[in-house]
Amino acid sequence: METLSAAESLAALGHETRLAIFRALVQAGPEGLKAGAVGEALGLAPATLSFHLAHLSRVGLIRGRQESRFIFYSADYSAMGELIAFLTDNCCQGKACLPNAVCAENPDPRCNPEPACEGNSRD
Amino acid sequence: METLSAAESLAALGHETRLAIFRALVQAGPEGLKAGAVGEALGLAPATLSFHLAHLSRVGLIRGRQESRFIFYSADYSAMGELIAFLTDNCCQGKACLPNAVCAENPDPRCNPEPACEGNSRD
DNA sequence: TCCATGTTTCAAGTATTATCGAAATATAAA
DNA sequence: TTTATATTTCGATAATACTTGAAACATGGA
Repeated sequence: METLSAAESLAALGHETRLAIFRALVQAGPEGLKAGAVGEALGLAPATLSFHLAHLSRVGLIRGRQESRFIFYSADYSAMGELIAFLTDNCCQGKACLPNAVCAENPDPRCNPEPACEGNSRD
Repeated sequence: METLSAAESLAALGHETRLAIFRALVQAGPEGLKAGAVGEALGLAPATLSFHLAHLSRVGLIRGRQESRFIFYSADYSAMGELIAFLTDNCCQGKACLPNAVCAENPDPRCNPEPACEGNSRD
């Protein structure tokens, strides 16, 4: 994942409403939710909802599929995976800042590295 | 980490210049870099640099310490860790979207869960 | 004290983003 | 075909964010 695309994804999630939308879609699972259900759950005006769904779609974090009269949106887990990979590869020190939950379970020594590991870029 | 704070951190990183600043500080290690060195490396006008450093500081992703006439900024790894934890806990499906590099090394079965795990919220 | 250097703050201009009512489009049911 | 429902697009407005030169502030050296 290139830096620009990472920044765009981060910016997309860096808005409370869009973050809430994304979380709702993640919770909903691969099936996703009708656009209207998202708007209802979060109390959003249709135009506002559409604006944010379009934004999330544009950066690839969610996908919409038409199903009869409805449009179901669902989270793209692999896009989120790439984003997390970008953060761990480029924005962590070794893997020092991986979630504790992961590190505690992970024998990989990079999980608790020396204080001053150096560059680990991916792009 | 609450949702609002997560959104603020994501938004802070969701800007190419700030993301570049943060990456540079991560690469620099715990010592960090003088503000001026960051500006020079990225070709930023002093006021612009200061604006973005202040933004990243405000959300807690970096810290500045005065050292003689200079101010050294360094990445706050634990803040990034919390952010990644938030994303894996709230924006992934189980841990399905953790980076492959992590999952490949990790015996935790949640790394490759069934397709349709349900809600796993943290807040 | 005066000067040089590093950094921030201020102020102003520009650009981008968010919101939402109203109109348009699409699909399906009557 | 008409009507109803779901969603998007349009248009206008308001709010926020970004950039930068210039001025202010802070620190250390002469």
